[in-house]
Amino acid sequence: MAAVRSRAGLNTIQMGTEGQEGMSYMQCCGQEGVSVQKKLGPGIEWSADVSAQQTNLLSFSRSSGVDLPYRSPESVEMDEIMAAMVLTSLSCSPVVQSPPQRDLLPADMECCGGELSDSGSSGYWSWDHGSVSPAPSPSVTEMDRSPGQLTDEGLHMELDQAACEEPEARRCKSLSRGAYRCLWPGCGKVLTSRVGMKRHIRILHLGGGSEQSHREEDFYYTEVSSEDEETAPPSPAPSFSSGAWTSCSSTQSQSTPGHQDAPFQSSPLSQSAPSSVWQIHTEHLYQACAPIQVTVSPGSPTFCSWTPPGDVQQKPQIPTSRSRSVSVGEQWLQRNSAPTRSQTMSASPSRGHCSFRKGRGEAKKCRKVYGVERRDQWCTACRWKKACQRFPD
DNA sequence: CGTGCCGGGGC
DNA sequence: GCCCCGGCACG
Repeated sequence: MAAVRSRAGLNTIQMGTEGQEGMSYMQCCGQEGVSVQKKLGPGIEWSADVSAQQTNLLSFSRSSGVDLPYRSPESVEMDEIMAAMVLTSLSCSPVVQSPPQRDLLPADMECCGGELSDSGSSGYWSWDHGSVSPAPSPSVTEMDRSPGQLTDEGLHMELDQAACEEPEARRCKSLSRGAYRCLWPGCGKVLTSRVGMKRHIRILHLGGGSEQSHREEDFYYTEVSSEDEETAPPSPAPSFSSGAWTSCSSTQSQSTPGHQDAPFQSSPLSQSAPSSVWQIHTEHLYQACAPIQVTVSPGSPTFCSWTPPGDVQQKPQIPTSRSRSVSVGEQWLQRNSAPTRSQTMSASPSRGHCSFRKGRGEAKKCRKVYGVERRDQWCTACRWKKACQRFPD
């Protein structure tokens, strides 16, 4: 318990310092975080590095008196060697450069917070975190990521993130898809988007957005393969923004209970926040139009494979608000079309009886498809001059 | 003007 | 509930 808590606290600091993108790993196995720390990088003892650098910020979280491995001179050498290898174009040693950056906590948080809304896939992960916290306890906001207020959810997120980076934690069903790991010594941050990682490196490690260092970011991160790349695509609801946790969290957690939930429930710290986090994610799934959804840039990598009718439509999906007795074909059309639009457009939660009319969709309706002369083949809604159910926008 | 569909009404 | 239609907004 003590060891776990201490390490979790350290990790939380790391997360709070560098942004919330790590959130995407919150579902990983948290119970393995103890052994993770030394294996993170390709031969680099990141945890030791991070711990040493953050000691000043973390004195409270280390109150349990757990000894953290001090950074040996060999590891410093390793860092430098690795830096030299990876960063062939860099002249100054990042090992020297990194520690002061830890002290820039407010600035870092600010920049990371600024990334919340404009980044791509990493952005909405961050948003998830932001939307998650206030619900269980409305007073919990971004301030909680400051080192003085560590919450349990923060502990878990980072703990799980660390666990996911461990090779043997692959069996954990993480939310990660394509992931990018920061190779900067002492960092090891993993983000889900390349853009986010570049920005992370540029801002945190390269010290600002100088154009000169623009291309160098590529040297500081590596792509981390994740087996979830295969599991994510067949999501029956390829919504662009929420698809990530729609496919991974809701669908899988409900169908295979105890698989992903195990980390939360088994961990001694998971009593309050993570479970509610989980619940909220699930709840948002039941709202076809979650207002927290951030519109994802069209170019962001989405893993929504549009599946033709009757292909992978077996899992009972969330009932839409407009539930009627519709045919199977209409149902899959609703699932494939309606959620995508409503979520990416972040519709108001109280849609339905608002007087706004949706813009005319480009989808063909029963009238166009069948013609007026075959009106009996229209869906009932079209026959009644209601919103078409067979070909929703 | 054709179309989609909301709101309302009849049964 | 089902069914229809006036009327409006949109393209």
